[in-house]
Amino acid sequence: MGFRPAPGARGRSRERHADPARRRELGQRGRRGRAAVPRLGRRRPRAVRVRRAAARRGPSRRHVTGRSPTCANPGRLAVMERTLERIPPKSADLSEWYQAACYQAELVSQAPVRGCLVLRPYGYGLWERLQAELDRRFKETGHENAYFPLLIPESLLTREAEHVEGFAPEVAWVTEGGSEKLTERLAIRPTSEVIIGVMYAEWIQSYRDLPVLINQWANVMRWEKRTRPFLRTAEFLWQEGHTAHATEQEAAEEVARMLEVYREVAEDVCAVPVYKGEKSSSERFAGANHTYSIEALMPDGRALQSATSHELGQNFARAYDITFAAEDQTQQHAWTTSWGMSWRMLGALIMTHGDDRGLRIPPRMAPVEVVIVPIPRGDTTALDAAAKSLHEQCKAAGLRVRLDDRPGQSPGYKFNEWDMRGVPIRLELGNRDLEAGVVTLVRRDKAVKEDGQKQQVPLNEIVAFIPTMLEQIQHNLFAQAKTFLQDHTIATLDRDEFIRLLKERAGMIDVPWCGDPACEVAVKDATGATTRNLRQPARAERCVPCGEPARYQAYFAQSY
RNA sequence: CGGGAUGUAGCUCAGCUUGGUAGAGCGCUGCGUUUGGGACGCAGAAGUCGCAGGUUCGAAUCCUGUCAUCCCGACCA
Repeated sequence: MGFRPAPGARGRSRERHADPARRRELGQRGRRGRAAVPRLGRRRPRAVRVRRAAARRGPSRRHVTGRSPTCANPGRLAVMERTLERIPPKSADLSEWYQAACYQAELVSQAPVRGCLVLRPYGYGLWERLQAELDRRFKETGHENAYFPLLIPESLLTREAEHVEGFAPEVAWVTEGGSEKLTERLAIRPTSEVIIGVMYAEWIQSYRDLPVLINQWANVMRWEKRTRPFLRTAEFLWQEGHTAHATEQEAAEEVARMLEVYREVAEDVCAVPVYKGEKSSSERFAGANHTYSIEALMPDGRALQSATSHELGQNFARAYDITFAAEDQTQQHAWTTSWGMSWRMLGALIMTHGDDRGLRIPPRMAPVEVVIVPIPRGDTTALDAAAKSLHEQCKAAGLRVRLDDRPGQSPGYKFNEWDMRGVPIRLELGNRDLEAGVVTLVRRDKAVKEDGQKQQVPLNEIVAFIPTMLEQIQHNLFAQAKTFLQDHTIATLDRDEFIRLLKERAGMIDVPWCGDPACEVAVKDATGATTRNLRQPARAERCVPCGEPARYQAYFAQSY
């Protein structure tokens, strides 16, 4: 990715100008080699729109426009046409819509490092909300936070054979320190089972030391070939829980407990409905005995794994000597687990709820729950005071509120901007409202001019009214997403229909399945889809893809 | 890793075929008028044309190499 100065960062261009060395460095990387950042909702002049629309239609565009097509980047044209023509983006091209939404809402910026993401303040605000909700639940279930090193010596990493093999293609290595070549390479952690396992071996001596219940908030790195904001990035933020237990039963309970925490955060906080289940053997975490996941369904019919929880059995305990003296005087290996949710969950939230105007953030996740936009006209003395007072009252009530009193932008501009950024409630306050003693409340979850989008609320009731409205919005967004998931979950016992639905990317296709990896590969070759997760028992005797005896009920879908 | 495409102002792009003083719209800065769903006027700032070689009196433009990014595939606990 090329260097991309943050647009709108004041003084940035002067800074570049003043520093020739910096400029040279940037120049070598290429200043413009990066994705187009399409705009949402901003219309260009008609002539431009028409030309671009024509240009996209196909090979005949030369005749239509009289211009050579060779200079145009078709990808960029596609992006622009979509946003300009206001084709429903989520049905036309979710991927382009998604990238536009992320950049335009100022959640993220591309970094001058391949595959890495800059999380801007508004995006970090989302992440902080997710962190807060998860962290509270981790504490409630008895976990403590700790931090382990970023770097893992190669000799330690290679001890658990299956684990190494699984991650080998994605590991980034540190080979030099200062000017000296290292005698042993250091892996930048792709996950921390190894380094944590090594420490647990030191800490755990007796059954009295168990269970160990630790969570780590961290960044990890996986050398991905293709990246997209939040969904797949080389470096990403997540949390990883790592626990050690005396018995397999306890470890299994822990894994189930944390999977339920993830379901709750996804559904009740992010308003993203998910399916819980176990991963098939081919989708399992490298080195785990069982991997469980929550799976969400995106509007394009592809599934998104939103969190995982792993039963590691005694595999890591054996590889890293995590042993303890049991009550019966025997020396035993501990049973370990790990579980994680990353900022990918934010990607799920964005795609699930967004609409043609940009993001729609569920209130419980919104960095800004309420934005106040004053409508100045004539003498604004009284209005300014009223707006400030309203702002203070909201803050005092514990709301995450922002007063947008920027003088340079028109109210209409602000409406669109905050719509794009997904703020759940907008309060408009103008002289008309003041005279009537009301404030105009606008819900982001409703379409423009939809029934109930705007309503007048008496000024002296508004602060008490907002929490109720936020809850309504939260539930409405979840209900919409839930309906979509249900409408696109299709159970079938017919093999031809099964294949057809997967090819059409119709959603979560729910069928009895044998569990054989070869069967899964055959389905993937035919359709591009794999199992997302499984549960028991099967609802019929025969596996729908291959006809062998069925052991599971499986959701099949193409995935991100 | 394979196939395709693109690098010119903060953004989107024109200019390149046919070499000759670097362009537009949006954004940005200042002033004024405005403001209930993306306001308007005037003035202004801003780019060693991705990078390195080469050809030439002269290169954004022609040639070679290189780097980066995007799209499609492969890969992806």
